[in-house]
Amino acid sequence: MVVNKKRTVHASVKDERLVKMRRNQMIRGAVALFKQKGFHRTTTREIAQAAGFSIGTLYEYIRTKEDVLYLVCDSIYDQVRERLQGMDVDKGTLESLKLGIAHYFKIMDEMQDEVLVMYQEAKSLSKDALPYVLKKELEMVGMFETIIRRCIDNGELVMDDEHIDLLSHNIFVQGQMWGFRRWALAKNYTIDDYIKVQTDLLFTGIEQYQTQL
Amino acid sequence: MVVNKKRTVHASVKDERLVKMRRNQMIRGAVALFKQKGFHRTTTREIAQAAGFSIGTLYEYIRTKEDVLYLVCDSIYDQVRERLQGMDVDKGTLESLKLGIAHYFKIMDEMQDEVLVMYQEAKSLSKDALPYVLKKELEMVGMFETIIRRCIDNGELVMDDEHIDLLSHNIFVQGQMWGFRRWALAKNYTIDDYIKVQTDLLFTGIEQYQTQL
Amino acid sequence: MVVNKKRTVHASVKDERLVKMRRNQMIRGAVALFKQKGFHRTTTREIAQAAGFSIGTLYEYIRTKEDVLYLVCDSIYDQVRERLQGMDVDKGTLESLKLGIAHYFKIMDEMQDEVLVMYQEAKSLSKDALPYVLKKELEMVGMFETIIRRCIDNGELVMDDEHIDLLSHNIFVQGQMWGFRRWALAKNYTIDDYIKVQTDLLFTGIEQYQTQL
Amino acid sequence: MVVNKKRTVHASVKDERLVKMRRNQMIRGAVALFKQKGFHRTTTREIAQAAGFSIGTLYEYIRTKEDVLYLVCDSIYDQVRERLQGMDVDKGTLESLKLGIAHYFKIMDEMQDEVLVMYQEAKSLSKDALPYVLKKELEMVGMFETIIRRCIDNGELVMDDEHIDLLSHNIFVQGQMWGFRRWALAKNYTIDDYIKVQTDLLFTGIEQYQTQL
DNA sequence: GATGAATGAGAATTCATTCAT
DNA sequence: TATGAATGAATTCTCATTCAT
Repeated sequence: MVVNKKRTVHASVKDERLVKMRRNQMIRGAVALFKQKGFHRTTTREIAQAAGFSIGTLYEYIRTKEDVLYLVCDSIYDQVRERLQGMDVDKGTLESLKLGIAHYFKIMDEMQDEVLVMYQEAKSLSKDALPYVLKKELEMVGMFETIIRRCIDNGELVMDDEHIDLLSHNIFVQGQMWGFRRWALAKNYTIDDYIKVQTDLLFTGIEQYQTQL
Repeated sequence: MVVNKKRTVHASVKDERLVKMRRNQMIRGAVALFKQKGFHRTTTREIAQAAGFSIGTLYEYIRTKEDVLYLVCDSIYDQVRERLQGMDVDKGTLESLKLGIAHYFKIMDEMQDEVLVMYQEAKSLSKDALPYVLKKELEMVGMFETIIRRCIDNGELVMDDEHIDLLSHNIFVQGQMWGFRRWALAKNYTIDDYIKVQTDLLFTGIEQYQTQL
Repeated sequence: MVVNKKRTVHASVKDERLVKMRRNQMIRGAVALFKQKGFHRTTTREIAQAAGFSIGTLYEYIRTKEDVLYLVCDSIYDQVRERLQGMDVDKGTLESLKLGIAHYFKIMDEMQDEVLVMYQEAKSLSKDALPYVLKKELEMVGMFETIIRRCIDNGELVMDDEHIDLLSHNIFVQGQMWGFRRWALAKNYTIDDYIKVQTDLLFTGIEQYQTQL
Repeated sequence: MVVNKKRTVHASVKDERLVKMRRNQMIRGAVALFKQKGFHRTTTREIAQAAGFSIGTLYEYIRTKEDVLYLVCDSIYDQVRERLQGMDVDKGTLESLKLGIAHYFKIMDEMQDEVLVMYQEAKSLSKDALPYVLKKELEMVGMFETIIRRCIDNGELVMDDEHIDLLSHNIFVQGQMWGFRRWALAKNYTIDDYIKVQTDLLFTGIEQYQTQL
């Protein structure tokens, strides 16, 4: 899998360890604020404060406010991907696909704040930064595609490219959907319900609910 | 069906016909701008200019910038819902459900600008206005639910409430998805491809693609 | 004489009369401030305040702080040039050249604040604006050149181009010198002394002070 | 001749040799930067970097940014004065005056960067430091005065104090003028042309170009 | 002596909103 | 009703200076 070359954000501070640490503080603070008020309504001073340092220090580690957003999105994707590694991609059984979906949905549930932020604010990234983030998304979609293709290789499924591709997207979006439509879903489902029902629909298809009149 | 009581936006001008006309100009201009630069990066002056009148006049028809966003979202939902009326909700066959989905996806395709705007900017609505918009969304989800329930009433399907509800949400989200993931989907699908493949997956379910080893 | 095409500074306000008036207020205030603290140490808020309006209003009439500097320089040159029109350029006698010099030096004396500002701050203009100002300077140098050439046409002088050119520059610089070396000159000379002695040196030349040993 | 008592700039570092060395590095870097962007647009970090050490170290050798400007101006004057020492001040002939002027103009040509910086930025010195620099300027003007007076003592010239004083200033300013009006002069003159024509005008005077009609 | 991370006052600029005409 | 000039709070970003290591 081709790995996305990192888009670097300029820091005035040289100590790499320090940069990493400060940026983590920054990201943690920013996620909380972005979730609460959105990127545009959050000020750089608030970000600095939430991160626990001064506005001047903030700007030692980034160049523009948008850099914060990029770092946040980048970090979230990395976290999601990292956690997704636990998934067994190679088994090649429908069961393992189900498990993968469940695993992914759980992650989306646990990282709901982050996912929501990234989901809603990524569009504010500049034309410059957006592609990096979108590429990461495609990589994640690709993980589901890989699982599905393993099933096909294994003789468990027969499916053409278009269906594979869209199915992967659907799974990916349904994971995010648990975050961005929580306002509507959380009334009726726990995450486990959601996983169960969503998996049912995904695997069984409407026609299976057909009655023979 | 409980109809959403309209949340009114205050206008200084009395002539209702005039208010409606001016607001339509405003909405048209705003949609174009919001799509291009987002709500936050669009200024009230730009909205006024795009609408064809002065900033002073703009404020004769709204109270705050957020009112414009509300009017935009409100109007988009109304348009979508209006166009959705053509759907035959009562037939109660799987075929009519398929047609309904296709119809809805087509609308989403034709109104992609508006849908994208509403989809990305609605979150900027105040806690005050958001519920009105969300309620409209639920109404639209409800339309699919209705169609599905007709099928059940008709003996074409057997499905419990949870599955019905989530299926409706899925259909709704997949319609929006054609708008907000266009960057990834448009490379591989026309809207007709999208409708076909999406319908396949929705109706058939993964297990139908299973081979008997 | 080729006239410099005006470099325009953008104003949001449309009423041209108002723009002219507000800019004059602005220029008056800015000259005083620039003289006292220089361009860089003067803030836009101070300029607005000195002009008698708010910072927001200031920015209705300019786009950047540098625009103020340009307007100031531009205006000063225009004033100098306008006042210089009174000079009789066409007479073509050495006497009229003397009168022209005296006239110019007097103007430099009366406009000492403005001249100093323009003289010291013009270099802060962007690469974009500087040429316009420099061109105006050359126009003024050209006025002296014209006077001198009239004398030559008139048969009062014989002088080649290089000498004419540099003589014009010298006169021009000596006028400014009364402004920018006031700290050294004002101790020993009134403006009338300055005119007299400077004219002596210019017309007579060192060698005329030679004694025949 | 009364010598200017040095205004000292505080250094935390004790080793005088080191202080001198570091400050020379600093001045060299600063002159280049000031020429390019002016004093105000140059940051202390840039100065430190250009000097080859850290911002912290910079502040071991100065107290404020303005100290750098003072050191720069001071150093430039010292250099000019030192190079001017080669001039034969005592000969007391018009020829030696001419040579002195040519020598001075050549120095101004060779040190054009430095002269321009000092010329344009000296005004940014505080009320505190400015007098020291101005005094140095007067000393240099005084060198020309001395030469002229020698000529008078020698019986080569007859001239009163006012004329002597202003003539010295004129010579001094014309030297600087080669630097600050280079944009206009360099098109038509080499430094040698400039020396020749300027000397002609200075010695001969306009009236000598008079024709007998 | 040297370093460079931290600081926060200060600066330019924007823009939603008002209100007199 | 329509206009658009005026306002100033709010925002991003910079940079001289300090001080712990």
